[in-house]
Amino acid sequence: MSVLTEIRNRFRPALAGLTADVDAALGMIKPAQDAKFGDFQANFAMSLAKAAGKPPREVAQQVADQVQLDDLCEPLEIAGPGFINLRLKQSWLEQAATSLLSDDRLGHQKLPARKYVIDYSSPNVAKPMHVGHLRSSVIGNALDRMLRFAGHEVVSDNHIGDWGTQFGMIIFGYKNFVDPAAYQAQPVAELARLYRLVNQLCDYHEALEEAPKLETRLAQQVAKIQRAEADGGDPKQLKQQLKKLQQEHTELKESLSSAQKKIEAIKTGPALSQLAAQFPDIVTASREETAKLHAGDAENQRLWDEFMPKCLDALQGVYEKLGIKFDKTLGESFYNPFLADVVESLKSKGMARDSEGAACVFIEGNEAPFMVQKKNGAFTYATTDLATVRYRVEQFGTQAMLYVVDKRQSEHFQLLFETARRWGFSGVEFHHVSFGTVLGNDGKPFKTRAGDTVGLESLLDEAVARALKIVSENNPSLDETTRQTVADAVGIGGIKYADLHHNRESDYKFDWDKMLATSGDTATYIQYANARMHGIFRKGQIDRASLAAGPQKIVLTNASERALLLQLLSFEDALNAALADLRPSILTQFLFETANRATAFHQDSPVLKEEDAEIRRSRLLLCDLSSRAITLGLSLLGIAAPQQM
RNA sequence: GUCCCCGUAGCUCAGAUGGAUAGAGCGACGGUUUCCUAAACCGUAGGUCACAGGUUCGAAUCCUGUCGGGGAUACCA
Repeated sequence: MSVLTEIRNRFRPALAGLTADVDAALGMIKPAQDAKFGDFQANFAMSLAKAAGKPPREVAQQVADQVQLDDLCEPLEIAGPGFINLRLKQSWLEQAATSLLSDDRLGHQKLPARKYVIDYSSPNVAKPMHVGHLRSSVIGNALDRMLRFAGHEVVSDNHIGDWGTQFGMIIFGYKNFVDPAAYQAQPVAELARLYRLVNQLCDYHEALEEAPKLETRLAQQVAKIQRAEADGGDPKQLKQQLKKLQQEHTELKESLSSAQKKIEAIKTGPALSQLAAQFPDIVTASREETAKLHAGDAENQRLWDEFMPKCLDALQGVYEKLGIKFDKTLGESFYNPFLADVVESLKSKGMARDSEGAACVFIEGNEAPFMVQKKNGAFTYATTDLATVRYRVEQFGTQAMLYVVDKRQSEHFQLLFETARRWGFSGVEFHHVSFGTVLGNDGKPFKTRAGDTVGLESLLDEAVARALKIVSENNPSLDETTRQTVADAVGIGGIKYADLHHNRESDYKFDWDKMLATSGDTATYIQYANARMHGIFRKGQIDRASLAAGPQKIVLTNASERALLLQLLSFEDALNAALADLRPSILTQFLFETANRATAFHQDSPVLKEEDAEIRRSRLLLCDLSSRAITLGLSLLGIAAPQQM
């Protein structure tokens, strides 16, 4: 049990007579925000004062007099308007440490098990993974590991996009443009090339069609602006109106220039322009390939069956680099057989109705419909998602479903969850674990200089390469194999940590130097703190197993030992708080703080040189504990903790 | 048009259900190494929490409005 929980339990009886909502009051007991106020503080007196009809300090005093904390804390202090400050007794802390020492869960008690499905990563198999898949994969995997450790039954499911328009493009590309030799040698690279090619040609034709329309609209927009300026009117309103018009103008200009770029890209290449001329209706044609696939066309199905394993292999390569494993990889195609029935069921329950030829569910309060069938009869990802919900509940008995997906899709999930509840899954807990965008240095979505999305695999390789350079500079004495292992841990760990330590809802700037920095709030810093602890064991030739077998007694002799131990005792709270909000960043905070305190301890509490055998042993135990805490914490984030670096 | 999110130190970001003098990292400045990994540590400076009202014992946090930025908005997934 965590220290905080213990303290709260002690306060419970003393608060019983004061408020109807004891838990709320207990929630106002928290770690002290400043060490000078002690270790913990209770803030409930102020809010209870009015109901009690007494000044807050009197309320605080009354509770302080009643609560039984003599063994745990120094005498309580009432401070300021009515804060109760608590300082733990050294003897109690030393004693509490023993329960950590003998526990490989570091004091974390398993939570009541629930059945989770966590849906993350979800790339499109037709195209290589890019930086946009980083956050879902990394955050999802961290939550996956954390939930399992906490005692839940978790099914991780990679809901890959293997059935959409992109596949039609690949099939079309394969039928018309494949280079058999290249396909033989590197099938996935060739398929990716085909996808890019067809996509580019489709873009070209669509742009050709769009560009004149955009030009007209742009001219109209300019006219509108001029008219508005000429008309004048209320200055404030005019300003607003002009601003809006200008914004639209900018957007139009951007769309036009992007269309022109797409046209240019084809026109400047003779080979490309020839292909473009040769396949004027490539857009419809590749859509048709998709439709044929969905309709069960034998040839397209055969191609799909041939491509899929190769595409999955390619994804697997990235997941191996990331250290991610899924229990299930049930993509969109898997749910194809169930889609018609989903729509049927929604219709029969009166939830879906016809609207402009499409079948839609309308949720009041939302303008946008939840479209489950298009007017051409095709199903949408809404349909697939509903089929997925039903399948998971029926097959896995899922009680809670987590979707680790970009925050821009929040509206979709809002509609999905509400529709699913009405459809009969109101007992299931749904969470859209949303996250922001990875930005480049310019504050815009992270792109290459050429404007393309950044490939995920090359990003990971670059991280490891950069890390290897740093490792080699900092510790040339390591042998090559170890250096490579450390580079993997530092490089991949650095990318993951940088992502996880931000509040997931925020956008963040991707910055190599920051994420691989050796000091500051980085994976490297935390890993290094751990490696130093291992260094002590190595140097002192300490066998950790026999350390664990000896007397488990911590004696606190200075402030850095105390601060470190107190921190280690909060692991359970940190993990539970992170899980309650599905925020790995709360766990990274714990790790950084632990590493900080471990390093401070390392700085001013000599271990091997300590002459007093009891103190030396106690410090070794603290080293062992910190190292275990960091290793465990990092592992829950999917980050390696090398013993030497 | 409608809806959602954001605006905190020079930079990048934390601030869990409102709590004491708003934090961290980087950068800047100053210091620390005969000592278990200096990939480190210690210290200093730096903020009108976009702005204006309101709610209350107390607001970066809740409410309203203004300004600024981003996103979503019916047949892509």
